[in-house]
Amino acid sequence: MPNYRQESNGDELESRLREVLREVVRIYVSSGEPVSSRTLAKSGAFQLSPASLRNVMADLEDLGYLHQPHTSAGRVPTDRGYRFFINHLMRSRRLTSHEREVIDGEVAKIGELDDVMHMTSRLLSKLSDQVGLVFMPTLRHIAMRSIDLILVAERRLMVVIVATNGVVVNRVIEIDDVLTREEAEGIGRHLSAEFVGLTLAQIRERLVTLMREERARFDRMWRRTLAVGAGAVEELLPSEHEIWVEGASSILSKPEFASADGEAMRKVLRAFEEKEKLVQILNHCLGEEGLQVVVGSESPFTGSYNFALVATSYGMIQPAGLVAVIGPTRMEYSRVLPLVEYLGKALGRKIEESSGESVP
Amino acid sequence: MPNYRQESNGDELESRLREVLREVVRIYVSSGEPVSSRTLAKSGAFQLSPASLRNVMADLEDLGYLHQPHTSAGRVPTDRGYRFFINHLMRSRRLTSHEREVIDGEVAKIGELDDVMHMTSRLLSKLSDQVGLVFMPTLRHIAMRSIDLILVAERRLMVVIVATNGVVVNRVIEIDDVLTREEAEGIGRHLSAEFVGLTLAQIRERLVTLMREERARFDRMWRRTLAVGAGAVEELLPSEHEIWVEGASSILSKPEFASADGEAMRKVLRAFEEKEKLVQILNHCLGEEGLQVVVGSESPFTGSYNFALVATSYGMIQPAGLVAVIGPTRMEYSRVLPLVEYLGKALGRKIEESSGESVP
DNA sequence: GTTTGGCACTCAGTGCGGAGGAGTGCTAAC
DNA sequence: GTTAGCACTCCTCCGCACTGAGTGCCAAAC
Repeated sequence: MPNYRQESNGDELESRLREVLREVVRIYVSSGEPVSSRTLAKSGAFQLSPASLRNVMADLEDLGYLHQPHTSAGRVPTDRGYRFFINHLMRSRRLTSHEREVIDGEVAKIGELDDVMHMTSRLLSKLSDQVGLVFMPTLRHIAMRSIDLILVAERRLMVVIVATNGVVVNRVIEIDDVLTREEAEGIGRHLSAEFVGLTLAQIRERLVTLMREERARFDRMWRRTLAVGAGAVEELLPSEHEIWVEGASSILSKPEFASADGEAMRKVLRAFEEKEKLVQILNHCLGEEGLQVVVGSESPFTGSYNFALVATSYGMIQPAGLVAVIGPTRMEYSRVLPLVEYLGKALGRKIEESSGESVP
Repeated sequence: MPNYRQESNGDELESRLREVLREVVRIYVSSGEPVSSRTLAKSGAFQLSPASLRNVMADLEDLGYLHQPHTSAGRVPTDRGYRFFINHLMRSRRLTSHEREVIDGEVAKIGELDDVMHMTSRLLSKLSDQVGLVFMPTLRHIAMRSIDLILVAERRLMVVIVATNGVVVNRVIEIDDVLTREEAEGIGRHLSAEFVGLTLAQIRERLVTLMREERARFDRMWRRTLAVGAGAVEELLPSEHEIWVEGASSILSKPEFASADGEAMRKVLRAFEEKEKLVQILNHCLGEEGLQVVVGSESPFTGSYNFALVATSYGMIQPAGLVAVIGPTRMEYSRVLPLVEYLGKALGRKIEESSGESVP
């Protein structure tokens, strides 16, 4: 079951209020303009006059679910209103078969990890018309399935690591020794034999132990192996979380930005370009299981300009990372939530499958 | 010598006009506002009254170097004015030692190709306060220095190729056979022996010839090798040009956008997000040698919103790609040109050196 | 007691006109 | 050739009144 933010059971609002709140959210999300009692009456969802609806809306405002930008304006849901809507009122709309087809088709294409992530964030953005994000945290706590070395230049090795969650990472490191191609391959085999099945953090610990051992003093090959191993670990460990952000400009086409000045727009885009902050927030989400929604002021980032974040983890055996959508709080949750969920599953399956069964 | 766009010699403007044009460009670039005769007189560059300058400016307008947004406004350089300025009037300002230090420091950091490109585009953007671009074209015409295979899963191989220009590319391909690790390595050695020194395009041709040969009919290993080779080539050949774009949002902070509406901003950002068009333009620039400047209407892309592009190729032995800056035509060419040039050289050196001498 | 019509009130948005000001082109004097 | 003066243009800003959407409240109707 999706795990949104907790809130007491959903019975705390009498049915009349609930229906009005739902309708206000529905209309506001699709129009982008404050909802007036008259609009609400005309929507046909109620057999009530504007005047009656005004009373209900006033109640909802008192309870903190709606808000009036100014006296002579309609009403807009507050973060609290969205929260209640998401937790208790929303009816998820299933993805259309067309959407499923597009996703399945794109995901079926094979490609490098990088491309897959990129494509996924693109899909997220395109199908939700919001900002799409894919996040892959550091490898620190994921076990390695295989380790290979490739001689790229005289003192440069490419380390290729396949993790048990199917992620393939490669990185070029520099070494002190001059190696031949055969030596490099030999060292690779040694490393594999010694460290497969451990996480990077464990490998590092083990390296320290091994380096103290007697053996290293006498075996030249062994010493070299440890040196390369240490180099690789130090290079990979602090390796940044990777993050793919796509469609940031789609944010600007939202009506809430129509009146914003250039400075505000720039600020928002900067926030997406500087990915460190995003990483922070996503890292926080990574702890939780299942679908998560963070609305507006519930988080430091989203709070800044009434953004909402919809995220889910992907990866079946161990969560490998997150897929997410960021957009204005006024977003079509009933569409975005299933979309994020589906893409998360698709990406997870893709990664699992691409790693195949265990390697001989 | 930098190779800008050709234009007849620079003597076609009498000295008085030249000086005024230079000063107008200088002032406009730093202020962003149309330059009036009064501002020009106050700048101290001339011993002339506003009235005289008005005459000169009127001449420059007749000649098409300046333009008046409306009757009671000052003057702004036209594309033609910028062109003349860049070709004949500009005095490149040397990079400050601080800038050099920053660049050299960043470039010295080792990292994967991807990171290096990313960092370079970031530097370009940061130091020029414009949009920074790094472009790496397809591998089609670049010779391979080494080829390695790594078994990633039962039916998946990672192909790692080092090109003679120092670029390291890796990609996962799917194969029909089930291979052991040793077999994969063996096939890798075969491929290396056969194809090192050829370009991808040549490899493909050669594969066709080899497949027709008798030998393939009898040698199972050889057949497998060819199959894998063909798979890899087909996967790599159409592989897109890669492009790194950084700092798109900095465009929005330019005064020319202060009055622009959201729609215009969105359009511009979209242009940077959809990279295909950029690739087209950059591919065109790739033919030329040395520093290039394309101003405004001289190109279909830059024409759309008075953009200018400053580009140079990097890579010493063979041009490996381009580094470029895109910004409003009103940009500090005297700073941006040296910056692009320096970063292009730094990146080229970096790539050359990181590929080291030939591998045993 | 819930619903509804009526009514006064608030307030953002719009359109208009006039004042202000920046800048030019032209002409006549130096 | 250079410059001061002057009339003219046209953009920009400001204040103003007007409009219309929307509310809150009250009293009557159901």
